[in-house]
This record gives sequence, structure tokens and C-alpha cells, in this order.
Amino acid sequence: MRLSTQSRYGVRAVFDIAYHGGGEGVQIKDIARRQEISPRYLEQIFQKLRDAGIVTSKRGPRGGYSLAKSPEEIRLVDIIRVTEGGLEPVFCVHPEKSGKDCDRVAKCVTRLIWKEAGEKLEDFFDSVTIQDLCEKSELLGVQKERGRSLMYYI
Amino acid sequence: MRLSTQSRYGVRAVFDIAYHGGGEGVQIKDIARRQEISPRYLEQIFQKLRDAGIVTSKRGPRGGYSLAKSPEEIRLVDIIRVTEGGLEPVFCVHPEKSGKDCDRVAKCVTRLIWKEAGEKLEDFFDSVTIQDLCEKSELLGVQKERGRSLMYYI
DNA sequence: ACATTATCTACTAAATTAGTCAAGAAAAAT
DNA sequence: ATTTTTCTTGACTAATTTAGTAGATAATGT
Repeated sequence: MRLSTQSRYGVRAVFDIAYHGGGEGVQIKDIARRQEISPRYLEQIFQKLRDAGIVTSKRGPRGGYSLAKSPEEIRLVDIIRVTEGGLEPVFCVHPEKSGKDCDRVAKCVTRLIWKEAGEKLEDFFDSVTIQDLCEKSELLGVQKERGRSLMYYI
Repeated sequence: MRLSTQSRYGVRAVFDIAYHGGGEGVQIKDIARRQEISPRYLEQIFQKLRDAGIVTSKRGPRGGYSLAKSPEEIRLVDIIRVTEGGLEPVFCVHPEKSGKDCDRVAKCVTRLIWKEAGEKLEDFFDSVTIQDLCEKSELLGVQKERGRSLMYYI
């Protein structure tokens, strides 16, 4: 029962923008450096986040990614649903979505259990926002690194 | 975030013994037939279940597997912990267990979230027993197939 | 003795995951 | 206009994990 790196990286990346960005666009290379994630790999993840309307992008010099909504409005479930492709622990929970369905459904007593488990998880990830992470991070004393790229122009 | 087949099969196998066994030992081939699982693969899973003290085994003719405890005492979490090797969604949640630890721990705000998620899941699977599955199955009208192998001796 | 059933160890094929690479297109700065 | 920066797209690959097979062995009941 483990979470893919895309989900873990995705959450951290969105958090990073919220925490270090200060409203400005944040570049992949900076997120990659701070979060210690391969920039090439992050690109792929941001593609999904962008398509899902979680972040917006801007090209060119001083471009980068920004949050499409405020940190209080972004819930972990939104991110994970995209990067993980759903939270249900077994495909048979939603046969209509996965395409294939199991012919044991009628007599399958475990299917409902898996479904419920997925919902518990979903509820939990729905209860946590990016803002919550930012607050926790401040409590941890993680320093904000705002406007780093501006330094060069002073 | 998906459950391995070992966990799904494991739960169904233990349930099968409880539901169709009626106290008697149940053989892998019968479980495999009823649950539509490869018997060879089931062997491996039963190895783990046996080592964990969830089932007991008996070799030779009329041998098979039996529950080590009553169905009310076997919780899904017991089975899944064994077949899945823990319920935490990321290795870094328990660095002491997985061996490797992450050097970002001090400033990692997501780690605690993953930990909590794993606990939610654990709590849920702790609240469901094999007995619960048996009751659900009766409600579904699944026929019990007790003492099938005895038929040949009548 | 013999058939039956679990036990143990090793092996393998397929799928998934995690990540790399290269070429291109848009936008801003100069 | 040109250059630079940065995102965009799609293909590719290596490593790992998963799911399953296979063969030989040990115990047990008849």
C-alpha cells in the first residue's frame, strides 16, 4: 500500500510554490533544488498538475509555475488524485472507470471493504490543505527562501 | 495507492476457510477453485499467513489449513500487515524499520501526513474481522460448501 | 508401500515505476 | 530582431516489483 513518488513529489512541489513563492512564479529548477527532486522528472509531474488546474504556468525569463488557487483551497486529495490516478486500492472498486470488471462481483465480499478503505483515505487527504502544510513547516522552523532569483539584480 | 494481490488473495483465502471450512482443515486446491486463485501462488501466501500465526497447517491426506483463532479474533489488519509488509504509504515513515532513512526528515512536512494516512488505514482494517466478512457473505446469499471432499466417502 | 498434501527454494515473465533525453515553441529581456 | 530563458511534448530506458511457475522434499493417513 504505497504512494507513488509522483504523488509525494507532487505534494511537495505544490507546497514549495506556496511556501517559497510568495505569490510570484517559481521555477522548476528552484523547486528541484530545494526539494531535491530531479528537474526532468518534476516537469512531467507539473504537466499533470497543470492539466488538472492546480497550477498555472508562464514561459520565458522570469516565468515559472504559480498556484491556480490559494493554499487554503488546494487539498491534498486534489493533487494525489491526479498523480496517483485515483485513490481506490483495487481496480474492481470502480469497474466503470477502469474498464475491466470482475465477474465475481456478485459474491465478492471484500470489494466493499476495499471501497470503504479507499474512501477513508480520500476523506483524510481531503481534510488537509497546502495551507496546513505551510503552517506546519513554519512550526518546524523551515526558512523561507523568497525572491532568490532577484538577488542577482540588486 | 493500491493493494497487492497477495493482500487481496490473503484476505479472501482466510475468509474462505472460515466460511466453507466449518472447523475442518481446508485444502489449498479447494480454496483456489472457489476463489479462482492460482493454487501455486496461494501456497506462498499461506506460508506467510502460517509464519504469522494466522493459520495452522496439517500435511498429508485430509490435511490442509485451519484458522489459528476464531473468525472474530482475526482482523484484516493482521493479514494485510503480513502480506503487504506494513501499511505505511512511504518507507520514510518508519526509517528504523526500512533501514534507510531520509536526510530531509528534519524539514519534511509531508512525512507526518503520510504517517497519519497510514494510521487511518490501519485503524480501518483493524475494525473489520473475518467474522464480519462471513456475515456479509451470508447476507449476499453465498452458499456454503461444507464437507465437499467427504462426499466421495459416502 | 502409496497416494496425498503441505513446505521450501529457486526461477521467470510481465508490468510498473522512476527517471532520462532531445527537440521545439512561447515569451520576455536586451 | 535576437537571444535567452523557461515551459512543452513525446519518446525512450533501466531498475524494480509483482505475479506467477516449477521442482524437489517432507509429513501423514490409509
